[in-house]
Amino acid sequence: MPKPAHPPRTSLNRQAFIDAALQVIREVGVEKLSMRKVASSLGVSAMAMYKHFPNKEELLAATLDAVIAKADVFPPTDLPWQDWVERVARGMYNALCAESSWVPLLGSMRLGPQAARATEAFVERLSAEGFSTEQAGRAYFAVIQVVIGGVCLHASITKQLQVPSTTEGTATDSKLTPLTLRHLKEGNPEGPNISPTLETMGQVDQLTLGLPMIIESLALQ
Amino acid sequence: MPKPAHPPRTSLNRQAFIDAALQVIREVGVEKLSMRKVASSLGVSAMAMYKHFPNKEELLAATLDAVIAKADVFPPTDLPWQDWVERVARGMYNALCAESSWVPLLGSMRLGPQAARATEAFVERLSAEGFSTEQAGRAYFAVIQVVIGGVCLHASITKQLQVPSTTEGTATDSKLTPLTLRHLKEGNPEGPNISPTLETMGQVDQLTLGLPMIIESLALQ
DNA sequence: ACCTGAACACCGTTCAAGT
DNA sequence: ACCTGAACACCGTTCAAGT
Repeated sequence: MPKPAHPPRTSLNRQAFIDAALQVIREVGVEKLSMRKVASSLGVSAMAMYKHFPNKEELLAATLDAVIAKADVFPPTDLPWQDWVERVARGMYNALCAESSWVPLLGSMRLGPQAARATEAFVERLSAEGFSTEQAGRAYFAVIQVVIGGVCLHASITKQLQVPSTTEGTATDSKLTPLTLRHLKEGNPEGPNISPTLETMGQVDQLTLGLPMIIESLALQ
Repeated sequence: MPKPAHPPRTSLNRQAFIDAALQVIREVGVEKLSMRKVASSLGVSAMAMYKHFPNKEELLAATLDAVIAKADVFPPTDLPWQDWVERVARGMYNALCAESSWVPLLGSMRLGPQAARATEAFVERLSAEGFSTEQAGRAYFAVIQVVIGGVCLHASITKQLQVPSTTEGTATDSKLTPLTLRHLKEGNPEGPNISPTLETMGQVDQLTLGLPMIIESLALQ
């Protein structure tokens, strides 16, 4: 296996583009990031990036991995494992909610080495606690499932609530009333009164819905 | 509230665009759908759509609502509620996995009346079963959380596994090794052997990770 | 080895103009 | 009321050319 002689130079440049991408994302969001914007924020031609990343998707994958690395979700290992798992899940949830513009691509991104490192650390901890590798793996994915689901729910509910007053009154089929209290209130006034529940849901930490159930269920094994 | 005199004409045209959008999505995926493609598939100018939808996002929201309506996830109500909930969740999961090109925007889409109707039906069923509205609402969101998380996981794992052999050998920082057995095997050969677990995970129905835990936990209430 | 500029084939959306 | 065509301000990516 031939090792390249001068990784530092290349590595630095790569990192510079990733940092610039992170900054652009902070300013305009992931969905409006463009190769041209990242490049010009570095005072460089857009084509310069193609020496470091074969395409936009690869740049985004590398940038997401940098986000994951920075999140640093693993708490001290002297906690009881239930608390440890909870802390890990909450760390991931908070990191993703904070960088919420990544949410749209959660299901469609390639994962990098940092994501793999997280998997490893999680499974290692639970293995040390007496879980089988099989169990630990399933537990990890169950936690991830609940974290991702929670983040999507959080983003979605936030989105529904922030809908501007969509010039209602003429409720033709063309008006897409959002999933809000108002919708359900008007749509079915004699049905069960869901409104306060949904209203509350907007405030609630979406993670606390499923996570305790998962941990509780793990504890039985 | 003034009711418009001729909804059928308008409604039909709207529906035609939505149907065309569904067809385009089936062919090229949500992420490559464009106003121009939808319009030209109807043999019409791209600008024609702006009389029916204010922008692309609104067209997509209407189309997603049509998908939700067609999924028709509610099984007969004579099932025990645990089975009923499981069937609903599985129906949603399957529908979303089948139309998997929607996954990238799961957290960023506005929801339409069909989504609200689903919420209503779910809460109504659980209320009739003795749950409080509060409990039923939380149960609904917990199920949705697990479904969305499962779909994202499914899409993500599929994505990682289908990565082409990325000309490995020169493992510089610039190579983003995907989250696969290979990555973990090479990266940490002396650690716990996670590979078989991850390999299995690719086959496993991602929904079965968290869903039983949720239902089990609900049954205790 | 790295960067540039021009160019290609697309986008979403606006606007004036047609019927 | 509905549709069109041209135009604007963007995209990602390719390619030949520069140093």
